[in-house]
Amino acid sequence: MTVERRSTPLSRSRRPTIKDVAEAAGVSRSTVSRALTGRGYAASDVRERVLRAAAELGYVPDVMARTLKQQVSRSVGILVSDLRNPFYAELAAGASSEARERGYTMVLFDTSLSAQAESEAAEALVALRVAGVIVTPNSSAVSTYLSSHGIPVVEVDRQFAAGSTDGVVVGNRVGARTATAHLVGLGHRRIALFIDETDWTTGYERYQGYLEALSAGDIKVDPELVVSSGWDVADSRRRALDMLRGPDRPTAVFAANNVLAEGVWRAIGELGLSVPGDISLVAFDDSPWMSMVSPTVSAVSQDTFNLGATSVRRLDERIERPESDSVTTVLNVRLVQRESTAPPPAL
Amino acid sequence: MTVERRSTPLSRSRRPTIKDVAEAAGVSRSTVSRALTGRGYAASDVRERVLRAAAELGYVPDVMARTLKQQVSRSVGILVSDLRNPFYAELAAGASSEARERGYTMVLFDTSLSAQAESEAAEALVALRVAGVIVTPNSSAVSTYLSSHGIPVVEVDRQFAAGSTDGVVVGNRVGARTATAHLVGLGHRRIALFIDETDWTTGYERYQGYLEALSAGDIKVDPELVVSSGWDVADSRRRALDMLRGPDRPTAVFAANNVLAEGVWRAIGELGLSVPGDISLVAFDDSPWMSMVSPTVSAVSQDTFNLGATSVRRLDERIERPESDSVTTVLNVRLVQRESTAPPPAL
DNA sequence: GATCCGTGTGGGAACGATGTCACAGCGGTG
DNA sequence: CACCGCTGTGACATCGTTCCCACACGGATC
Repeated sequence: MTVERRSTPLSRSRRPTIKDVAEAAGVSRSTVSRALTGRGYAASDVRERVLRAAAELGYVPDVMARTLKQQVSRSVGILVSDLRNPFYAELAAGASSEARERGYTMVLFDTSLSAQAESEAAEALVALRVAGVIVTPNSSAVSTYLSSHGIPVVEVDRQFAAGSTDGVVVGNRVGARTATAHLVGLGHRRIALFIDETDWTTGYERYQGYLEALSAGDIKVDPELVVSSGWDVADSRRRALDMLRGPDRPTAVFAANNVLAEGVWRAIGELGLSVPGDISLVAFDDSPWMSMVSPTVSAVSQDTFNLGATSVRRLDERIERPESDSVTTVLNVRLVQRESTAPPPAL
Repeated sequence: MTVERRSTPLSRSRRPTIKDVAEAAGVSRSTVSRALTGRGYAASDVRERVLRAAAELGYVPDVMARTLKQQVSRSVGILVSDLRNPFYAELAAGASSEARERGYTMVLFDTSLSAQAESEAAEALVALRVAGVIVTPNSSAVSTYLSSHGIPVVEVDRQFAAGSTDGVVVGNRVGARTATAHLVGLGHRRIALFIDETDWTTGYERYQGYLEALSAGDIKVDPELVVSSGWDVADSRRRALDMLRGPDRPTAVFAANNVLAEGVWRAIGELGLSVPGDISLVAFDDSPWMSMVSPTVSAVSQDTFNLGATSVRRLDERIERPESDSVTTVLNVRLVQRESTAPPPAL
């Protein structure tokens, strides 16, 4: 299981500091600082001498010391709920890409849906003196705490502190309404909703969109068909098995995120139901597997990568102009129609 | 697209420092430091007074200043190739979990397979004075550079600097051999290999495993059947379409990672081939979709989360004992047999 | 009563970088 | 020649924390 190899001692005595560069170039520390940062005077021959000395020594300025002196850092924090969920992974990827472009380093925390992990992470970010934080929040606690320490926050995907902090979200209500209306338009009247929660903005809005579409189709809401499922695939699968085994099962399901959709999909497969013959399925949040299975699954697609990138852009603007009015950016979504929806089976 | 909301000024004058706490508690800075860190003497009543003052002020120690003074940080860096790939996302999730447990914060870079991004990230990590770095390397450059700056490195998933740095990998050769042997055992003789590269340890080992299994089955290697595909799904799909459209197509495909498997799967679907009737498929690296599609896809499963967690553990040990011999840890893999493999079609 | 120990506290020097300030040349101008 | 502005440089304080050192106190030992 474990293979021994030879070791390297690599006992580098000490990392070179600005003082070492100064001595090597025969100038003072101040001059080195000016030559390297480009702020202030430095004769061109001196500058060159300094640059050469720095390169030879492999000098890399100490961010800790610089930040301590300047009292501003070029790091941002990002708190996501669950990196194993492709949604958050792609969000983080988008944030990372934009952060790199803007010269920020990114400190990442996977809070694993634990409130304790979340507040520990928040405190660590304060300690790190980050310039700002992106968060997919589980409560308003993090935003409030960070704001009280003067750290700009952008809430992404869902919002708890709308009004006092910036937010970047998608058109949840419109997306959910469109998806549900699509099912209504096909003739479905018993449309189940699988949703994780309805208290946060995301779940609430998607729930509202669902209700609006039903109401527009003159369909009375059946509370039995609204399933407030848990967080993971297993839970969602179990709930779906229960519901779909019943005698008067729905003719269509709208799953409010990719995890719930996966649970429902697995349950449908286990029960041997045919899609869309027996049951139609639409998901919120397109995932790669939805275009790989057969039949392919219709979904409300959100540009998750862009969601992450946009939130970093927003954060950067906020850092530049701390006093400006807070803004909530809403990214549009679109329904990708695939093969999983059809009119309900004839009675 | 953008909604204006009211703003909050939140003009906090200044972050409280240890000096503020000291004044509030009526003691010296030294005493506050001792009381809060627990290093050195502090009378219990004084300690309590200090803790209360710190809590009241919302004091959070400045990691920058602490690190500058102590010359060791509690941050580790992680460099991954592509966060959008579930493999790297899960790897990062495992690393994050273990890092949190051990009291490290994690600075993440998505290098997007760009050599330039990779070296920029490496320099940023040196500047940040991280305690160590986890990397899924693309060359030996990063490991060499970081090591030359005295920063411990753990190479994960693949290894370029075996012998001089620690590594955590999976049993690539055994896994590939097992998967291929499974196909051979079913009677296949024309078995294609889709692989991204064969120069790095990962690709090389998987290729060797494939060759070994063929050789054990007395099958001559047909170079036409070994496809060195690119990085993304689109490329792999194109190459698969080319190969599977041909007259003497293989009866089985071994795809050496999840991305390539996705491309092959999509191509098979587009060509209307039946799995495993016309063609069998095995993948290296199990992905969620492989158990959701129909038929489900057999795969060599690696515990990717654990791969990330293990690499952080290894890094922590290395940080604790910098001079010990370097170690390569090999995690075992297992073949998950599903529905995508069967004997070849009769002639 | 001098010395020593253990406990507890404060002063002050670092850590590495930045940036203000003073000042030294130098050529030009009144 | 005194003064000015400009270019270029170095000394030094500073950021917030830690930690070494000095020292003070009370009680025990010689």
